[in-house]
Amino acid sequence: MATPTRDTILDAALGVFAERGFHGASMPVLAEAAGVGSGTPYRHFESKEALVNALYRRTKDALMGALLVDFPFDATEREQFRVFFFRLVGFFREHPDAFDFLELHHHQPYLTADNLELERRALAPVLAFFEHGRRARVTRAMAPEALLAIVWGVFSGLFKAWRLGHLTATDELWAQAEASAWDAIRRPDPDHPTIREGEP
Amino acid sequence: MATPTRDTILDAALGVFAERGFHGASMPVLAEAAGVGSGTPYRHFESKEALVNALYRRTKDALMGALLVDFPFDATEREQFRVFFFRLVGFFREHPDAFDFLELHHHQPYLTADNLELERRALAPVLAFFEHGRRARVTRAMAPEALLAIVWGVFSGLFKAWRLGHLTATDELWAQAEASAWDAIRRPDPDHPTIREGEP
Amino acid sequence: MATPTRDTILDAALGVFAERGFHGASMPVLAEAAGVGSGTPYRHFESKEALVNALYRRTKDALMGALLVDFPFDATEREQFRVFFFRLVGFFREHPDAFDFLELHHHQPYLTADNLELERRALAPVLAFFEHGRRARVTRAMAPEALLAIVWGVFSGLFKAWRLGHLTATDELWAQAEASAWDAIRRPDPDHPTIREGEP
Amino acid sequence: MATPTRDTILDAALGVFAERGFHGASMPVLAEAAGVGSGTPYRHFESKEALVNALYRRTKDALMGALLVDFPFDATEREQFRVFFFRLVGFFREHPDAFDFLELHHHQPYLTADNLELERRALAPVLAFFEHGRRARVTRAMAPEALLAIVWGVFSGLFKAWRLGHLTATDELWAQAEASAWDAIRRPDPDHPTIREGEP
DNA sequence: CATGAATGAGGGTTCATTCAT
DNA sequence: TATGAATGAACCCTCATTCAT
Repeated sequence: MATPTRDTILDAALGVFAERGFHGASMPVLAEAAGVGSGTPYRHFESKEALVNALYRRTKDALMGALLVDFPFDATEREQFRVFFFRLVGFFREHPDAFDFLELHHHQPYLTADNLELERRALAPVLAFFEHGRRARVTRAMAPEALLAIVWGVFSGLFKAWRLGHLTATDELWAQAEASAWDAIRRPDPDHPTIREGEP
Repeated sequence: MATPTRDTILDAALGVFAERGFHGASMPVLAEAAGVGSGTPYRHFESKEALVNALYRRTKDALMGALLVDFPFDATEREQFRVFFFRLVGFFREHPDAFDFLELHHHQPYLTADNLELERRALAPVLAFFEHGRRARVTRAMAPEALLAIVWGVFSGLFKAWRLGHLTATDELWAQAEASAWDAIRRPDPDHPTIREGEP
Repeated sequence: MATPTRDTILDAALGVFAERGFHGASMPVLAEAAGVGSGTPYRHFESKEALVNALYRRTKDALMGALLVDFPFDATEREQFRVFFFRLVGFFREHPDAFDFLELHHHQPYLTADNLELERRALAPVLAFFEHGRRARVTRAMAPEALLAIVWGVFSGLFKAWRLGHLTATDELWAQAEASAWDAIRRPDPDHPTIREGEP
Repeated sequence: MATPTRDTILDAALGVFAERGFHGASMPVLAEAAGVGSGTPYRHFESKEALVNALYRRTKDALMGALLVDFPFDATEREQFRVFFFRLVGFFREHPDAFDFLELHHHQPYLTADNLELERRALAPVLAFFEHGRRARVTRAMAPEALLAIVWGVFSGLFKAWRLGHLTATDELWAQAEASAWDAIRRPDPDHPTIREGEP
């Protein structure tokens, strides 16, 4: 099923879809980017929708694989988080197009149901991590989905700002980002709460 | 320049662009959503691009206005942040389409340079806030752009998860989110650092 | 529903479909034949199939109208037949494209069910005529459908041969054809049967 | 020149062209129906047009062969006609696809001139038969081409109606059809003319 | 001789835009 | 000013044809 031409097309499609979005990317442009004839993508994918779904799946699989392979499930929560976050950073620094693609095509109506289902299943271990963190009173008393949304938000906010040239991304920045994301979700120290006005 | 018909068209365009994206939304559909003839938008906007740029500007203006009107610049940093964050939450809960629209159209190639310039200027006071926070050693030692990206990330991550039905958004959630965002950017307490394994 | 442009398109389509068949006729060619832009047919017909179906219906309606208007149902069988046959001849001599179109598109898979149903209903009075002729022992003892097929066959065989230039069609030819068609379906005279070999 | 593969392709092409017409049948579908690779037809025919012309010729040859082999030229006119008609019936009942193919492709613009010429020559003996019938005052005083058109019309009208399911074709039906066709073309008996209204 | 992946011209169709009303 | 019929470029996709294997 995976032929060199098919992979060439998917590789090119990632860049084109990431740059222009699904409707903004035309098949002729995509084919030219892949260096193939304009009819060739249709020998490998039934339609433009089938192509974007295949690409979505391949990208999600690659991301999840990169995040979860040999994951140190028996390390401390803090350490697990660090590994998770830096893998996120590492994967997308290496594949920045994948970031734009996933952000732009997240939950679009042309994604098939099975692709959305795949996503739910892939996320399960990550949510389990946050669920466990909450039970162990390590993280904030929020739903795992909310904690995940916060972490993804911190990462993606910074990553997007970097992609747009609003800041320079050094290793130090990502280290700070990791600490920031952890502080965002860890259970606040009751002895040193955030000071609110009117409180002593 | 602002006529009732023009505003009707922009209102409808916000919904249509938010739902389908720029290239996915057709002018006939947009005109029908606005309840006007298919040629009418062209009496108010030179082109589809001009329309989306006008809408982008109007939306950004509304957001910035909502965030900054009567801003309590002399309150504490903590309080200023709270006001800022809850205004963000309030604005987008009231205009969820505006959120989708801005996320989908953020920095697309059809946005004109002056629209991007406008954005930079509107952001100036917000960045000044973070700059001041850093100098006052209240926030993390990160670039103001990074701090803003983190705060926006926490908010938008949660908001998007809510829009997709992954979590329910209560006032309590947004209160927790605000605390989380603050923890993400405030200067860590040196006496109570994040505990790393191997440290006492 | 019937606009000048729509009729112009149908008129042109009759010629183009008659000449090249459904699949052989391209919409751009058809539009050019109609003297309209290539997108214009789609403002009046949902698709090429919808167009051919509308044309089929219009043509069948015109034919049936021409055949049946003020039909002399109380004349003799022989006279009714003459009227029917000469109306057939008259209609198609006036609209030869309609002949080619109907022959080429008869019962093709792209015709919708309601169009086929329409045909069945339109044919009902004609079949009733043959049914009555059989009961009155005027025509051969064959199913009305068979008698109709024979009459249509005699007419269409000659008409097609004329269209292809194999013969010249004079009024005299059509008069002979009418007599021929009647002889083909009338009940044979028992006193002067066709002589078969072995018979006296 | 005639190889087994070539014949396999022609056999399959007859069915595919008969069902969908020339422009409606694609070469990949045709190749698959023949059970050969999609490029294989091009090793035997220069193009799709060359293929359909070869098929047209082969089909016409087979028909003419079936009609004329060992033809009883010295039998009575009536007997000759019977043989001719029943051979027509026999051939097409055995090869109904050939009927659809010839009807659909009769004189289409992609048929080459030599194919049309071939047809004219093949028809010569049949026309001679009708010419002789006329001279012998056995058939109507019509051009041989007209008489042939009538006979073909009676046959093809019935055959088509059968193919469309409008009637059931028994041996008896075809016997009646033969008598009908003969009555259509034989010289009317002057003593027992068709009765016209107003005549005694 | 047969294959089937690849090609690209051309098909049906959509839609941003125009303009007579 | 507002309309919507008309336009034609550009879309997604098919398929006749080629050619390396």
